[in-house]
Amino acid sequence: MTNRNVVSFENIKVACKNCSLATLCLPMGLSPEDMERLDSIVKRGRPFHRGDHLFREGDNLHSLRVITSGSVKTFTPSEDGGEQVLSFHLPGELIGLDAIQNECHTCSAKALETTAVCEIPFHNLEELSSSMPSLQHQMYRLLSREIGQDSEMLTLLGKKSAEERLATFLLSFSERFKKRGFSATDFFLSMSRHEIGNYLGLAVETVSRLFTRFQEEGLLHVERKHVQLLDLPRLATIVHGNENGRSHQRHV
Amino acid sequence: MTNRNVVSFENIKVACKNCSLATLCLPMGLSPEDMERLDSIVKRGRPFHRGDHLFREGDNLHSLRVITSGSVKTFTPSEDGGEQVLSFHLPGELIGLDAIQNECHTCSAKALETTAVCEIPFHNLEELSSSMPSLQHQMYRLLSREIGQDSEMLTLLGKKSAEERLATFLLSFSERFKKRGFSATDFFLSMSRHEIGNYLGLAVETVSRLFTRFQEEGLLHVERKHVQLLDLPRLATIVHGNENGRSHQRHV
DNA sequence: AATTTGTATTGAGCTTGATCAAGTGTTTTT
DNA sequence: AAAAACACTTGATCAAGCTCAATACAAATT
Repeated sequence: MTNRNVVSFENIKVACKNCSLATLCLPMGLSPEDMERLDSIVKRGRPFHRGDHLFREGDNLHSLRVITSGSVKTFTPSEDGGEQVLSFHLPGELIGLDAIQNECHTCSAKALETTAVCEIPFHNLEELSSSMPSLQHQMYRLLSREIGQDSEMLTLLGKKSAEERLATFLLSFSERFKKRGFSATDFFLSMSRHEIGNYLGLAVETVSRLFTRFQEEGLLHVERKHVQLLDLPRLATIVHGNENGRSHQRHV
Repeated sequence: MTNRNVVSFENIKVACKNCSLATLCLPMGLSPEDMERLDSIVKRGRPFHRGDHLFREGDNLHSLRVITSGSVKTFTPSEDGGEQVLSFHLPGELIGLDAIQNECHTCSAKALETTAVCEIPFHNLEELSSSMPSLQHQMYRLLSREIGQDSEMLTLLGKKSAEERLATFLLSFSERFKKRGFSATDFFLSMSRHEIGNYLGLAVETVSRLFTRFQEEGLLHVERKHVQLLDLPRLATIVHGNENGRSHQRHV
């Protein structure tokens, strides 16, 4: 007996036009027809598990990737086993842009939890974008945005104190979760304290101490990876240098 | 009496195809015909003097700019009069890429000395690139390269010690001067110690002390802005963490 | 349930590089 | 030429945040 009411996974049409992330992602600003053309080159593969590499430094660039669920860190490994975490990525975000220059990845990417991605073969995308000005425009915008974000990070690492760094980090995630329809004040961080510290240019212990201190000061409640932000306004003042009572501000 | 042998400045045809910087700049990889098309949208204006702004944070994006002579710093000013230096630019380098995202500059740019630039109106460039795949490709590459460079800078600020930072800085300039046909070991730095420190996330005093120490150790000779690198190999080992004798290496 | 392994927290002490301060040298202005 | 403004250097002191070490807690394995 065949049951015609059972929803078969094969029948779920995964497509850009149905995707809730479309406004955050490459199709942003594309017409429905253009979106279909983009859709035709996108591949959806098996999900990655925690710790899996999406790609490694040195791999040839094959595809750009958009996270559709889960989260990813990108990082540059160093000879001695260490690494520099470059960024954490949430659904809707495009990764692999660094690899366009030499058709070769300059960083590695690892899934922080079970993660699904759309793959967009770069050569197809490039070809498509040269016959689709709106897609070319969107690519320029996304590449430019990445540059702007990196600049903010340079300021964070060059000028900000440890507490400013962590507050900035937390508010960044708050805003990004909010944009994706999740709570801005109650979320799980998928990365370890070690990875947070690495990303922010701080030792693990410093990150741990700051979480404790922020909690003591009533700014947030934290238990392991679960974070609840209790005082967004005060966190925001910390981000902007805590004008009021900073005895020692870093060199300006 | 008219002297037909006198070279009039009006008769010097400034054009991409004659430009010694073409291989470093946008025309890289373009056919002679495509180069002429690009050339037709490029504007060459009056030179900027030391301290002049090429553009300011918040200005609308009008043109991307390529330095043709002189040098430029880009930086994000902060309310309190401070700034974060984002990069120093030499001839052949393209600036303003951060502004594509929102058609608005996210940083300011100032001439460090007398500086000439080519201006490339972005809307013309974008239009041209959608009918010229090689130009589109070159734009993607340049944007991607910028992202890669920023990542290296994140590692520098996140992980490296003061001496590693300064050595990296010096070798970077060494290589860039070399690529432009100048000496890799004898050059003038157009920025102040303060600007170097700001860029590297260090206090002026630290930069000054490091120059003194590097000189004492025979790595270089420095007098004011004039730098002579005396031991490139040893500087290179410092860049890569000085494997040998580092008592305390920063968290990895 | 017990063991192992990995992750996070907390404390004590130390180091790097910042800050403060004074002085020297250079460039610009008068 | 003198004065003023600015850039750089050098020294003394201090603190933010790192390292080391021990412990606590959680998750995975037996």
